[in-house]
Amino acid sequence: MRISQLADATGVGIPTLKYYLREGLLHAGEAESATRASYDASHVERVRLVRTLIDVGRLSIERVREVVAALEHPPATRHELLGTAHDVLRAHDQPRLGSPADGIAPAAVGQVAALGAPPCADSPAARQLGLALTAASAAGWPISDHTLETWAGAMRTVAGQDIDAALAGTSSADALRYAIVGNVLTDPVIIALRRVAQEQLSAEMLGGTGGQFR
Amino acid sequence: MRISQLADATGVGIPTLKYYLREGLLHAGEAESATRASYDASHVERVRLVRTLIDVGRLSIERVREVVAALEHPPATRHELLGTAHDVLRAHDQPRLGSPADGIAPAAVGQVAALGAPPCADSPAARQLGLALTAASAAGWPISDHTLETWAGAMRTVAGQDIDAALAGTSSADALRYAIVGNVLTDPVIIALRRVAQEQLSAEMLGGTGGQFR
DNA sequence: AATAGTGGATAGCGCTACTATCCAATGTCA
DNA sequence: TGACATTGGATAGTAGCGCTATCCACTATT
Repeated sequence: MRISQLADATGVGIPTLKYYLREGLLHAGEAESATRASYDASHVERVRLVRTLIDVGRLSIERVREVVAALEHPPATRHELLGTAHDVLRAHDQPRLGSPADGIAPAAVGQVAALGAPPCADSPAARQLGLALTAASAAGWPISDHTLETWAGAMRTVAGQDIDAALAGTSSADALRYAIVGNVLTDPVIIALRRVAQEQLSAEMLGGTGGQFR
Repeated sequence: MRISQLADATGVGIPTLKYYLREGLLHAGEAESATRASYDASHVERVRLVRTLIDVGRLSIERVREVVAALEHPPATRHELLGTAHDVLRAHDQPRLGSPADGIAPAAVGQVAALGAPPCADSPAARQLGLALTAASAAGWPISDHTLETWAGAMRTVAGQDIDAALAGTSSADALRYAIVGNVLTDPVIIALRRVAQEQLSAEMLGGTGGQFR
């Protein structure tokens, strides 16, 4: 498969593919001669992965590079694997709110611990939660323990749906790709479902039989 | 309050404030003379709102302008209000996947309808859900009806937590700001909770008493 | 009178993610 | 054999976004 065919197969232009090659997002094709290389199904799959991460997940090129680096040297244990996936999916660095290393409020640390999660320093997910709680609080939107616990219960239900499949890949690289792509593609679904539920609840309160709004 | 004081109060530089004024994100101060205007608490609040939407919500300047425009002409009914908020919080336009108007797969339309949500064309949230389902499916990650229903139930729980407060603002503008800012600040919390739950479930399966993986 | 701050306008910058152009080497087809 | 297209590789340029810097005339303060 030539680069032009790779371009046709993926819908991505040749200059962009060359860019991805330069940036290390796409592994080189097998060189047949000085001016010829052949690409295969793995390249098609890789390009689709990159486009999904960029288009749907809004990951930067730099983040995507982290993903492919992880895929090429996947962590050995399943636990590290999920940590790697979550690390790559961490929130973007916020320009103004705190420095990257610290920035988690003590109260947020306590809330994270109260959920039974590992300490913020020990897991990407816990750290991300701490940062999100801190950001909300700093913006004048503190989240009560009760609300957080309710949400956490709901999200445990959500997580239960696909955690089996996420870690059941035949190889570490498969499982890692599964965990990353799965979260990237389904996070928007989760958020959209939240909005739909908000609208439904709102409609019930406003339009239900005798239901009056507050 | 002078512009320099506004800058001090918000941590945003004067050139940036001037930029926000130019772009219509920040309303003009009250002109006292040709070279003097005074700003008040409403400006401080507005700047903080803008920074929250940009830093935490990753909204573009254009989107923030939509938010501000909506705040200045808030919709009359509570139902329209939530629609406006959700419209502003819709996913970013994806460069490659489909045109903006259509692009929702028929199967996704059916799944949205099966949840009891309004048709995709009628509500921003339903439309966003349709798009997310379509994108996932196109990327080779179809979401089963069962999974979707489970997730929807969980998200109803989540939505129940703050829908009262979201619509209970004293004015339409307050309620609108509440709905927008609340979602912007808490979406990252929801997603982080999902990750934490994934790690907890994974740890239970891997490390529990006699628990074996898969 | 000197100075510093202001509103207003215009231009430039840094970054990201491409996109375009050029080149020599090679493959392809007449 | 020779014209022509394509390729890999390198380098440079572009578009858009979100600021940032500079300049100016004016005005309030000292």
